[in-house]
Amino acid sequence: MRPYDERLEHLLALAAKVFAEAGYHSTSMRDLAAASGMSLAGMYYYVRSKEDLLALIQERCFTGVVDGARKALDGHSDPQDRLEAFIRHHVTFFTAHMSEMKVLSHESSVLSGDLRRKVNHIKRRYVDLLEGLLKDAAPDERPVDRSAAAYALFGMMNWIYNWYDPAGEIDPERLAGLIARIFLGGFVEARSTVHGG
Amino acid sequence: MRPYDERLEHLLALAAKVFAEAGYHSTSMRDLAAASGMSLAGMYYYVRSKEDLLALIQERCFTGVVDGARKALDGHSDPQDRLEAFIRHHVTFFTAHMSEMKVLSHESSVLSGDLRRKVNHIKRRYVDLLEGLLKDAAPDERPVDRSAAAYALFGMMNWIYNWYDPAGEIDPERLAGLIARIFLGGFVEARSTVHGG
DNA sequence: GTTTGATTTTCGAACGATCGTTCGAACCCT
DNA sequence: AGGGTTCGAACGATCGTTCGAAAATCAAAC
Repeated sequence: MRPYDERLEHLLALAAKVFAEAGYHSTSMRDLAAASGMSLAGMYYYVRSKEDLLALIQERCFTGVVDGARKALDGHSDPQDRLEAFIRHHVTFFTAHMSEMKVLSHESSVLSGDLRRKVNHIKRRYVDLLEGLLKDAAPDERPVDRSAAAYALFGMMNWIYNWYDPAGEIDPERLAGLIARIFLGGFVEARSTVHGG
Repeated sequence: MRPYDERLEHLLALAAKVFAEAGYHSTSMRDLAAASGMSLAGMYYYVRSKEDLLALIQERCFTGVVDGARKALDGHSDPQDRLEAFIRHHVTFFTAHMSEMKVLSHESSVLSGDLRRKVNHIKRRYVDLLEGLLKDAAPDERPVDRSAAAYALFGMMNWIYNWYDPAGEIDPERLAGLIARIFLGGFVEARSTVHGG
């Protein structure tokens, strides 16, 4: 069953690219057929529906983010180091999987029913992961501020698809470092270490 | 011509609300007709097309943001104060006009041709305004970092529509203060004033 | 190595639904 | 009467999806 999996993978990757460029709703199944070389009806052998196609992209990508983040935290015990590792991983993953992450970020309200519930469950786990890191790195902050700060950080990182050009002047590692510096310097270090250290 | 303007205003406000809730592409002109009480054909007396309707919403909202930002900067001369005033204005304006700002942020790639060009021109002016503020507030930063930091800040602020609940625990002013603190503390103060001041 | 038959994979053609938009007649107000 | 305003009805286009048949693939039998 190897050819089947390869073709599905190819279809998902290509659909993510087209969705990222044109938007989910503006992309027709006929567009995807033309871009992938398959026929219109042929795609329905691999995918139950257009919505299912979007869900598969989001689910696989989001799972990859969560797993990657968990691995990135390994080996770091200092709360601030762990938070920085989380940020660096998210940003570099984002820039390395721009199409999928744009589809995940920008088309998050499209799914409905069980497909939506499935993706939202992964999202909750990911948000909880960050909030846990923040609780350790900024224990003196009010919970409501920590929660808002978490979303502010996600905003900085997920907005990337609106402006970042991988072929531009700033490379992913530098961007990740900049965002980490802004957030750590502005939210964490400012309160916990007044005198430096 | 008073009733005409009032009805157009009402249509735009309502369309912004429906677009914000359901998305531009998922909203049909029939949906807007049903929600506004007008007939399907009747709306075309006020608006040339669905795309024109979206452009009107974005244009008016964006113009309001730019004008408001200019006014908010008045009276502040210190670069850091000016940057903070810009942030506070953007965030409070965003939370006060959530529907329009969500439509502006989330449906920014929908327009094409002249309508797109028109909105993009306002956007450029607004981005330039922030980059100017950053140049004064963080003159020692490399331009590429300043530019990326500007987009990171816009990310923090424009992501709001994805999570902020106006009826929730954190009020707009506190959120604005938090974001200002994160950005100023992380990007500006960390380099320019080592010893505080 | 060729034939056979079952299974997997592809696709042309069409379905019903919904979309944005238009048009001409009706309506309302002065 | 006459211009500003509304709307029912319909247009052509495009959408996601389905269906049954053709094509390709593969394993076993000869």
